[in-house]
Amino acid sequence: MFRSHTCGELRTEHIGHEVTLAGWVHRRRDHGELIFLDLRDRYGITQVVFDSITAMAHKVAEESRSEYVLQIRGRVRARPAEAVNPHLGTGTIEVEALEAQVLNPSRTTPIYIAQEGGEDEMIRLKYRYLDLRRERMQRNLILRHRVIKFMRDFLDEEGFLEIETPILIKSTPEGARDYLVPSRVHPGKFYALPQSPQQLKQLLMVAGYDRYFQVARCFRDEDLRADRQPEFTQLDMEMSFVDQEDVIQLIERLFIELCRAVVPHKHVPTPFPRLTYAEALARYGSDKPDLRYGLELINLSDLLMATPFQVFQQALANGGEVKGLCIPGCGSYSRKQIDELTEFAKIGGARGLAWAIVPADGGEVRSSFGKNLGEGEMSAIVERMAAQPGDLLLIVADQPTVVAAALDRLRREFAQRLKLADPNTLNFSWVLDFPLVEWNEDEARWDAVHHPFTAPQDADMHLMATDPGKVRAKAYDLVLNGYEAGGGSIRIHRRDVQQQLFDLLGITPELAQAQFGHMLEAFEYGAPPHGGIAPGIDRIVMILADESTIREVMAFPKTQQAVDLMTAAPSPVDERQLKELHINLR
RNA sequence: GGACCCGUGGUGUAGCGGUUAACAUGUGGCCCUGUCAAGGCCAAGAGCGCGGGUUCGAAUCCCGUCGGGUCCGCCA
Repeated sequence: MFRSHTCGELRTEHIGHEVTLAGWVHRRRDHGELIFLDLRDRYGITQVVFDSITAMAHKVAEESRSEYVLQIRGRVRARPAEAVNPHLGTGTIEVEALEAQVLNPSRTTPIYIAQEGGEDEMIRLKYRYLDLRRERMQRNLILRHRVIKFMRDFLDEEGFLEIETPILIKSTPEGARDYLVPSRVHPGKFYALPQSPQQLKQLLMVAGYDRYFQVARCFRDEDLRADRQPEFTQLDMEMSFVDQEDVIQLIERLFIELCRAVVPHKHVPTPFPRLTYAEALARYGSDKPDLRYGLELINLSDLLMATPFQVFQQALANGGEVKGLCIPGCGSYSRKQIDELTEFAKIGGARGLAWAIVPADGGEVRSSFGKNLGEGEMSAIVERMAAQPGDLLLIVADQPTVVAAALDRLRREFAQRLKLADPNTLNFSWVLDFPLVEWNEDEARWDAVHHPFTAPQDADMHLMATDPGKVRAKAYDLVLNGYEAGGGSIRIHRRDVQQQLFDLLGITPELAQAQFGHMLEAFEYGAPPHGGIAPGIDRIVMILADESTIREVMAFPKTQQAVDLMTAAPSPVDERQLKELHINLR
């Protein structure tokens, strides 16, 4: 044994004990004849004192530098009252070194472990094994472990079985771009890495494993974002003989209890608020609204049906809408600031931004468009938006999707600027009644919004043939503080309904057979009604950890170009490897 | 594919047409028995991501390129 205790373990009760510690030199305070070393491991920090009387040990301390790995035998003693360190768990004691040896020296590290952050993320990722020594990353990875452990224990208690599914699976052109793995044995053929174990978990339902889950690694070859990595982890789940409400109830209990266990200082409003997809878009411009604050979109369309203002009039005439946000207390914004907001809205697709200011001193409303309005329209707008003196009104007129995108951006921007979102609230919510399909302009066809196995709502079945865009799906998203934290659905278990949907999606029987033949066949052998959900573990842990990127809760993440800076993956391979795989590079 | 931001000793920053390229921290040496971001003294360490251009003169301006980030597209 290299150690008798960890560096976070010793307390007053250990005083007088002889102990052996091993760890890294966190900091060194060299007073000449007396040297203090903070020895660190992942459990904590213990102060070790080297007196020159114990000459051999003292010499080791003298030669040691940051991040040297040391083993120290010593005696635990109380610190003098004035030398107690309240910031350390071990702060009431110290270890008087009797014997010490360097297990391994360290070069000067490119990042300083004892001091948090500040440096370019590039350097942290290149030397991730050093970055991971730091408290922040340890805290995040420990939290992640606790979250996953809680999920496993909870679902085990609920009768779920964790079943592994293959990583090498069949590629299907639906959805995200697949990562492909060439087959050596079958020239010209490829496996795909799973975007999620979707089909496999449904087949497990057919197989009678009526409560399945998996902490599943998923792969999507799409461009990265702060909350998107090419490989990520989902709590993949599926249940038989359930409806939407059963899934929702179970997940709600899971997250309420999880948060109580791992982040007890956070406030979780319950029950989780529920919004329909249509309502979420109408009120917040997003299907994943942050409900920690209001700042809702206000519809002005009906007030302006007869407006002489061309921009509004045309938008309404073309089936669009006019909506706005009332930003409290921002009436003092300058033209330059408003111009910047306009540019910001344009990123969201808006062609422009109409603004109005209700002066704080109660004077006339100033605006970019007031002179174009008809009689009484401005006062109607101010009244509808409940604008108070000192408020800024921002208005977008366009097609509903554009209005929603632009105002959603502005809503989130102002929530940040005005600090409207309480960082210690976890606002889980459900967004329900997603459309089953949406019209794809480019390809001129209907696409599945969720995936092609999602069941339509019974009440909307009659619209399948006549007005498919209006059919709602038995699909639901779990939203947390403005992030999509998970999505799921009740699946189609009847062959005839599946056929109807394939017809709608333009998937011919031949194509269906080639791509999903195994699924269709399986469903002919007694598929139970089933459904599930897949919460995104990285995103949820990110939010629980108060981080703003999922890289901070992953041990070895990739850059925006999907590169691992530490190992330099991806990398070229030997000609011989390519040859074995029957691959010629173009 | 596109927009924007960033790139200066090991690390973090300053410098924004003429500086011996500044500061902090870390690093090396010396001194120091109660520190915990220990302290004091001394020293070394970058030619400014890379390549071109403009200029008498470029870290500073321009063009390109590489790398990192945020976002749009994309993500059933």
